[in-house]
Amino acid sequence: MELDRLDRDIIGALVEDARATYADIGAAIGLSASAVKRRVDRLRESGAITGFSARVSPQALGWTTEAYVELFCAGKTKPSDIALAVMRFPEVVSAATITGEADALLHIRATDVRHVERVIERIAAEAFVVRTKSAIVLSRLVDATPGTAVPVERNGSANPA
Amino acid sequence: MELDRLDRDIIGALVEDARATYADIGAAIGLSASAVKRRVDRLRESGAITGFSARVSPQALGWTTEAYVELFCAGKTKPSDIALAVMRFPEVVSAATITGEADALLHIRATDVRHVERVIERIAAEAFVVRTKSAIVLSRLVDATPGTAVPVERNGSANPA
DNA sequence: CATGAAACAGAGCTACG
DNA sequence: CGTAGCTCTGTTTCATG
Repeated sequence: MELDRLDRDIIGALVEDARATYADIGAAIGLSASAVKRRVDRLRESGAITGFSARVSPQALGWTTEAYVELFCAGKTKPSDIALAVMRFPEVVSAATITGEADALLHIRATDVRHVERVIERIAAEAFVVRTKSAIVLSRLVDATPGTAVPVERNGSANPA
Repeated sequence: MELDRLDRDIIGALVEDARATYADIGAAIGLSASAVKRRVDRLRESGAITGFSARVSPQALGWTTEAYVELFCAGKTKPSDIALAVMRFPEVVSAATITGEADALLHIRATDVRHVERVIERIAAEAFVVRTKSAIVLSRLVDATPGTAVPVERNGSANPA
């Protein structure tokens, strides 16, 4: 799909404020409200915009600690096996298979260090996991994420407060 | 600040769809539209909700490749030095200082592997960087991020298409 | 083919009870 | 917190370059 400058400007405006009115966005980029709506509808159908979301503060919700965990897995573990296993933990906010020594890298959000430890313990207990190597986040320097990831009760098990 | 179940349900609804109407959210959790608006206003003032943002597909915008880069820095490099340096790269979507051998971990989004390489080269050229260790993402397994991070033209230098 | 203007319906917002 | 009222926005239709 083809995106021109106006489409990019509209996306930029909506990333900044998803509740901005079509009229305001139009005024900012030089387009009428209906034209903006048409383009937004098109951007949604094409998959460029997948939805709209609230930006929440993990700290305010009690998720004050984060960690990155490298996973070293058994011989021929399938990525889908890893996915299925880590998906069950709401604390796993992001996971990906990577190049290098480790097989996968997980990003974990938890209420405190004890909580991180418990989650890692349970993940390490998975059959295919040979060993883990974790790094606790000391301070966040950059977070370009529009809506910072926060654990969600996918199986009704996560709630700090 | 104190958050009850209704507040959490409202946040959950807004993370799923930031453009949901107050009436719809109210109907889902058993509250009137005005009551929902009052709570949302309160959640914004308290800082639990920091804003609303469009969820965009990095792929659709041309950001098809991602990598994690560990930074090993000189003796007494300050976290703020690292922050200032990596902030200048729109491709650095997230950065944090961490425990362990490495000093910091960066999450990079780029258009292709060549692009990743160029960014790492430029970061490695920073005075305080001793060496880097990077891992290209092979496949993303989990992404709980409501609005997936996408490089933004913070200094007018980033645009894949 | 996309845009802008107009018209209707529906949501946001602000009292007040 | 819910209800009622006014205002503004979302949405569709239509005509135009």
